Amino acid sequence: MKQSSYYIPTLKDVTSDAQMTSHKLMLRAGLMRPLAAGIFSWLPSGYKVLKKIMDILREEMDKSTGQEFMLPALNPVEIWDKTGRSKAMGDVMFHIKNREGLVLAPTHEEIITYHAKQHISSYKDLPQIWYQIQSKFRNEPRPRSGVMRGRQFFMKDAYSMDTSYENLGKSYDKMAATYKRIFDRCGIKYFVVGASSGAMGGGGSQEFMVENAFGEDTCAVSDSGYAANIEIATSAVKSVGRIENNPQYEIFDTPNARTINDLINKYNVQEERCAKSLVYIIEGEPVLILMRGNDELNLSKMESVFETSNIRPAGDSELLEITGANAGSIGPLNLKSEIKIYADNLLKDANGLVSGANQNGRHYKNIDLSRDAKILKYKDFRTVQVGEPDVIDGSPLRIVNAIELGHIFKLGTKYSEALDFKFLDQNGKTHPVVMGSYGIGVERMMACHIEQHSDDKGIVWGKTLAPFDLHLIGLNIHKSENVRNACDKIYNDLKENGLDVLYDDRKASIGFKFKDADLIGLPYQIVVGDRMLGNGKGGEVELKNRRTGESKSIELGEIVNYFKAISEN
RNA sequence: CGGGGUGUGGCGCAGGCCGGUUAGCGCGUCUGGUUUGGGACCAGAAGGCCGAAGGUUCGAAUCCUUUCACCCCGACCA
Repeated sequence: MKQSSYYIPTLKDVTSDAQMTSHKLMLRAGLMRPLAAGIFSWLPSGYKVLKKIMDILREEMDKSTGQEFMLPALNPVEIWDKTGRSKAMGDVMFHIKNREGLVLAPTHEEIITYHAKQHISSYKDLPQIWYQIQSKFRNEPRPRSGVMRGRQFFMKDAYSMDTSYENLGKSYDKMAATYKRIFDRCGIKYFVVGASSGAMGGGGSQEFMVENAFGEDTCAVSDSGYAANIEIATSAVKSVGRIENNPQYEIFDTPNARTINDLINKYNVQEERCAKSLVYIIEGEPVLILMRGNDELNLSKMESVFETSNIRPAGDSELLEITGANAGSIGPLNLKSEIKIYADNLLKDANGLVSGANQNGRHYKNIDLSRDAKILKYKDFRTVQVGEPDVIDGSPLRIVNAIELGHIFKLGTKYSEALDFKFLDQNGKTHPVVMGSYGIGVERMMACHIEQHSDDKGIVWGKTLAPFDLHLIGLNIHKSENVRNACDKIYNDLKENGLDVLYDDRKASIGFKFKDADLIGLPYQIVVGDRMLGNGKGGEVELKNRRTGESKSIELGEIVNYFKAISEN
């Protein structure tokens, strides 16, 4: 492609709106342009990259017995009502205004299940892995970071169907392996974390993450290889345990102690023997959660324990009504009304504890949870903190931001049951099909690749995703007949040998061309100038590696073979 | 949905508090010339109802009201 007639509008400056490196570089390198909040147009070179990512996705999915579908973005809302997700999605789903009952699909579990159900009815039809690479529409309340979170975006979405959870495990493992190949081929450094299945239930899930300061997810990782989303991460922090000689509990005055730190500082209470009480309204019912004094409650873990996302903290007046005290003086003993009490695992059977007395300004000490309190269940409710020992070998945890690139998910029978998708086994017995779902964000792949492959000059594309194989740069091409002829020949020879070349044949200054080429970031630059054309037998050109910055001379006649060799391995 | 910020030629910005002939600057674009191995230089030119609507005023990019759009933080995120 001759650059003089190619639409690749590069920019020196970019709006201060763009924060992430990848966002800035996508704009500067002329890959895409914004159209509206969270909506982007892909320009020719950007679209080429997207297509390369999609090709890799397609090849690897096909290798893993995936079958590609093309599904409509317009969906009847009825099918979404059946699984309850039109309601669950709420405003996130776009609704068509002038055609009642049509929505824009934010994902496709329902549609896939609908079609699967039509013709799959026997164990002989299973397993299946179906996928699609298409636009999804989500009315994100706040799109951000360029293409990282958009309202319209490409997603590779796959669905597996199996006869049992055991077989689901096989499909799931197959997809996990497929994902690893995909990320490796795209040159993206990632880590895999255990993730929350949230209130959706399901049999477990993993996320493919890229560490990045702008990432919207938080993960706990350690050198031993432990990695988990903060939503489910656990650590090997020692539980509070029991002390000897713990007398009967007794009340004591603690005026003006609103926080755990007040108790520690003003009333000489040991931090590890503090227990704080949090009251939440879960499905309309008040529940008291007892935590170690300065631990942070984890909402995702709560949602898993109580299997609902209908959870909110109790208000001030509710607290008083339920417990008899305001926040700061609440505890598991002497509650005004009888409510369920759960406690964090670290407090299991602990004694010698200090906690609120459910009277303002008073606390109990010497509490023994197994002797004095009625704890319904001990569960893991706490959020892990930086530096805590991990559960593998005690290596300290780091807390990092990360971008979620892919998510693999054991759905189980949620959708098959809701949509009545069943099969007959060998004995003629009916079972719901056991499903999994597997997503990858295509734009995010591109953004993450750029995040990991750029320098102060611009993008540094890896071979597999670069919009062109190489950049042919003619210096003073409008002046020098020799340069023009040499470039034309190189361009045509490379093209004939199947290489995709961006040929800078523009009338522009040398410095301008170099800066532009570095910004666009193709893996190799062939620089053709009069100075080197006179060298050697038939003339030489400069071959420059964008990543390393190394350059070397190469004879005109060797160029084709050189690149054929590169493109073959 | 809460908090903050920004809308001025194609792009990036200044001006605004303190209203006053013709609204600036850089980049880009066009014409001519000079240059040429790291975003060249000179000369000339085109291109704007200052986001929109209303108001105050003799007079509004500037002050007031309303509204829209975009960005950031938070809430939310199958």
